[in-house]
Amino acid sequence: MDFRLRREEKLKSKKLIEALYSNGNSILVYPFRMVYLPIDHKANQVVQCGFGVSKKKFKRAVDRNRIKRLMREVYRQQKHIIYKDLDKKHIIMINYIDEKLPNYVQIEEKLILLLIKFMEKVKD
RNA sequence: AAAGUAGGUCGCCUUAUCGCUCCGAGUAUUCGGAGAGGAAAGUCCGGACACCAUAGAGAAUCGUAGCGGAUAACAUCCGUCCGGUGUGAACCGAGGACCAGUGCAACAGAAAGCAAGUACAGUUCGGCUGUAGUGAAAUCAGGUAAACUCUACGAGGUGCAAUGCUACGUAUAUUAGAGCUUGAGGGUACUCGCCCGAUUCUAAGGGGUAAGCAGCUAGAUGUAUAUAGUAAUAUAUAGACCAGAUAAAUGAUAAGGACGUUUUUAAAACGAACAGAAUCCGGCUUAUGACCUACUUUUAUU
RNA sequence: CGGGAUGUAGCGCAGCCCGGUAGCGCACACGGCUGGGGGCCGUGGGGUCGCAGGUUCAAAUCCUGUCAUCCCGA
Repeated sequence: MDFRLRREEKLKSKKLIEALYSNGNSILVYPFRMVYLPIDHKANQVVQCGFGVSKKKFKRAVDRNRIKRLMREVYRQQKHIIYKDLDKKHIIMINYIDEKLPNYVQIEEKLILLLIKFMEKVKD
């Protein structure tokens, strides 16, 4: 199984992100909010995914970096949940919307829930 | 022992597994190397660098302010004089000039310049001298310049979202006004000068693209030693290469070892502050954990 | 990353340039006009002037630092 998270799998294009926020659907699994959109992006990967933390909720850059790194780490290990039977290309943005600093276990538990819920929605 | 003052050092380390970014090999997924700070922060000063006339002149505006030195430069640093604060170690100071001119001084007070002069006492009888009272300051051409101002010195403007190139794409749509060599407008306030200037400029209202490369990290670089100097610093020699991301790398898990605290003397448990590079340097300021050294004051003992 | 603005009563603002008394509107409390409500009139309360230093006899005002909020820029 591939546990790597390459540059191609990160959502970076400003244009795609704008399209995502204006047309995408959202799922809320506290403390995360996921926005997703099936779209044919150029990259050679099934999913492009981005991570966000609000500057209003976490003033220090250290805290924002910390949360994004934890989210990225969990996503890297658990992305096979959505990769194994997703046939259409998607772009995803996951935002952290709580106001408290989380630890690794909390993020792992909730992010897995979020990914499972995402698969259920996509299959319908 | 307590309270305090000044200066300095460090900012957990090692290994394994799974990953991230860059560089070099190699070649179609492997190997090797490197990978946050003392403040990376605030953006408060000073430069380098880039473009705008080969970046000029004037005026205005702003900044600095004992004296001497350091420096690429500074509002920084070093030395020193003076003033202030503190019992003291020490610390703080925008510390030039109100005999150039203008302004200001609430309340109180007779009076805080353009005019006045209270009360008492002494008198050489001259509205002369002293005292009292008000006030931060009182008759003296006084106080006040972080009041205007004057003096000396300094500063052209804009900033890596600078600037150069490649790719993609569009609209020279429309409306109103101005102008076309007798010059609208622009070159980041103003005037002059110089330069550019017609498929142009201004306003309204729209359309497209926001992808890549260079700039981008070897430098007023840091380390050690010697010499000059009270010092800041400078010079010489040796050897070192030390992040370059762009929705933005430096992470996760486990084990072990140091450090601190608590319970206890075998060990166990817990904990590690402030905080994350974005063109690069020199400072300042602010946030912040632990330890060390020297000194001061107070109390106690010898 | 760079440039700029604003913090004054519960809310919205003036006063700051040129230093001595902190004020206006709405809201609040009390009283009056009315049979009552609304409305109008009158009176009153409420302020660390974002925070910390400095200059000054005296600071919301001048200077410095700091915190927060907002705006602009390929």
